[in-house]
Amino acid sequence: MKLSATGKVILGMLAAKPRSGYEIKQLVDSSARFFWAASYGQIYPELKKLEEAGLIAGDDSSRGGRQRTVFRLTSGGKRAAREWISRPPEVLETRDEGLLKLFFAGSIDARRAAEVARERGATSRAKAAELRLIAEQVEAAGRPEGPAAEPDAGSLTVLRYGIEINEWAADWFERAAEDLEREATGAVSAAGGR
Amino acid sequence: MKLSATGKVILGMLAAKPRSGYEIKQLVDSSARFFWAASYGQIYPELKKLEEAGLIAGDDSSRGGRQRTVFRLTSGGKRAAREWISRPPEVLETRDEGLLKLFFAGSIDARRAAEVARERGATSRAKAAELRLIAEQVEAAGRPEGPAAEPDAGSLTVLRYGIEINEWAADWFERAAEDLEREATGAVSAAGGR
DNA sequence: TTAGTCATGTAATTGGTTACATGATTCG
DNA sequence: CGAATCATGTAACCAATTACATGACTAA
Repeated sequence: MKLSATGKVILGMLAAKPRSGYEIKQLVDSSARFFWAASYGQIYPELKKLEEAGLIAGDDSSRGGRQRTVFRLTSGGKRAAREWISRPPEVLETRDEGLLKLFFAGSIDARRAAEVARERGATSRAKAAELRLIAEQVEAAGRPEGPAAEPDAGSLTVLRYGIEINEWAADWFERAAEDLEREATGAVSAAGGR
Repeated sequence: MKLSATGKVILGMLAAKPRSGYEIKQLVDSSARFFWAASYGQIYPELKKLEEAGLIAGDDSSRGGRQRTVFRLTSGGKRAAREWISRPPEVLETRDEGLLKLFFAGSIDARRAAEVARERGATSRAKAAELRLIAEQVEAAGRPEGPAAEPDAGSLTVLRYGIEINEWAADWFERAAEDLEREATGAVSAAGGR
């Protein structure tokens, strides 16, 4: 069975423990959203499909009149998850509007090129700060359980990656902006040097 | 008028000079594809829409029996392009399957976590090499025109970004893999320090 | 009591890829 | 002459967001 993008994140989320669709969405929004988004419009239909395929099973967990279904991996689902994780990664896509603007800045409005780079740097800086906040919350939530709990090792790892790569990108764009400013003001330009 | 993702890349590509749909696709595939993809199935219909909206105009440029239409920005199109580039960037999305696997590796198959990180590092390393090749081609193609030509300053800038960030990511994942290996083999683990 | 959050779901629309279909020209 | 490349386009399908719709429970 071929897993869809949303199918992959659902199987992964259920590997640690059973959860409802709502919980999956919360977890995706904190920590995974920055590299693998999913909306309710994808999650609920996909839960049904995965159940039909026998990879997950739903158990009713309504409290009072409030309906709730928690899903868990079946043995087939566990197998599918292990199978998926052992295959080499395939999807790696980016849509980066700031980079696109920088790409064209020279031909559309050369005087703004440095500004465009600076803005893109600010975007990365802000993203890093946002992820740092989330990471702190995850760390704080994990600590009370004490050692050996290791609440979300993977979650913290990818959050750190997100923080560090965004800081790196912010620095890069700031340097690029400085270069562009120097070119624009004085400087003979032309000469190949970056 | 609201520009679609493909509309943005088309306006940008035409800002430097008039081009056919086919040429736009070639240019996207070299240099822009790694952060802003576009397929024929998007490009040709979008060219029609942009023409209807008065942002671009097509001139017949068929040679012999081979049909060809080159499009250029109208004054409205130039305005739209400048307007777009001066707005703060919005879209910044990533789909990173290797990171997603690393995220879940601990709960799905802890023994493979290091391997997963190593594979993701290799992916970035390969991507960097691929972009380096393209950058060399772009540099070589630009040189004969001599100085003052500056064939694709923006293109080289974003390619360098792509190369450097992928090298950075490759290093990061390799370090992460080493940490995970150390944790897996000996080590008391638990203790928070990375 | 009302705002917030828990909880599930669908419909409309948009965005995008892949595959298909067609045909001319050019270069080895 | 055959393969590669130039060149344009459509149809089927899949992916995904947004907005909408509904309702219960909880804490201020």
